[in-house]
Amino acid sequence: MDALGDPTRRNVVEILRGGERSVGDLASELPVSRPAVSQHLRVLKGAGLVTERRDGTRHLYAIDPTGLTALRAYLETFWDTALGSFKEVADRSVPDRDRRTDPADGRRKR
Amino acid sequence: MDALGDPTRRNVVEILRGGERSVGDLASELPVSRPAVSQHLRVLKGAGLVTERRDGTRHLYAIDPTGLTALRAYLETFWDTALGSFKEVADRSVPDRDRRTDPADGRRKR
DNA sequence: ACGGAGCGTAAGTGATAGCTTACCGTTCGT
DNA sequence: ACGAACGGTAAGCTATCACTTACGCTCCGT
Repeated sequence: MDALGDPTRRNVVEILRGGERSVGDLASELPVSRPAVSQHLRVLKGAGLVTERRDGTRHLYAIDPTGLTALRAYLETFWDTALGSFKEVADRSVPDRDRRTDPADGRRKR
Repeated sequence: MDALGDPTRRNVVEILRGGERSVGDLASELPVSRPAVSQHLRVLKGAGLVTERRDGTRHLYAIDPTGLTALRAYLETFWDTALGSFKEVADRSVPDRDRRTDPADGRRKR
């Protein structure tokens, strides 16, 4: 979660959603230098969010499901333990004028 | 997601899993001062992760489902769009069905 | 009305984190 | 084997951020 706290790092992961990319390829699509991307990739790799694969001199990175499952599992615990306390305040937690890009569905199947 | 990038802030949210708490109450369980907690709560509130409720002079904070649903929805998109590119990596974890969209992927531009 | 409890805000400080340039190792083509 | 492409690492700088103390406001009890 620390790893995704940085906007640039989230950007990298977003790009990787389209498939694996090389370091220079990523850097060309980002407003930072290539070494910066390298450093971010190291953090992401350490967090289990991306995987590395070598092809000649090129290092290809892709999204690693491991970190995503961990993140998803972490959030899942909130739905289990914290949801109980929502009931207490659920009836008055409505006042929220801070409308943003909220799908407002709130009721999704699992 | 930026809001959860800070360990202290995650700590606050963790505590709030047990139900709503006052600011001083939170500060007493954390290794930081009360104003620090206030500032963190402002960020969390701005991110739609906590709600505020006043009871006399006390400000009670609780987890806001809004931010959690948004976060969960965000991760959900990865399971939809990025899963397809896992290809040969997918077998490592994640119980999912085979996605064989592998048209030679030609990432070999030179 | 007065004093205290409970919080938010302002101002200032120190540390961390992200970015850059420079350098070096590795791999492939010719 | 030589040179270029590709990328990780080191060192250094800057800005952001989390924290602290000091102060002011609001609400309640007496």
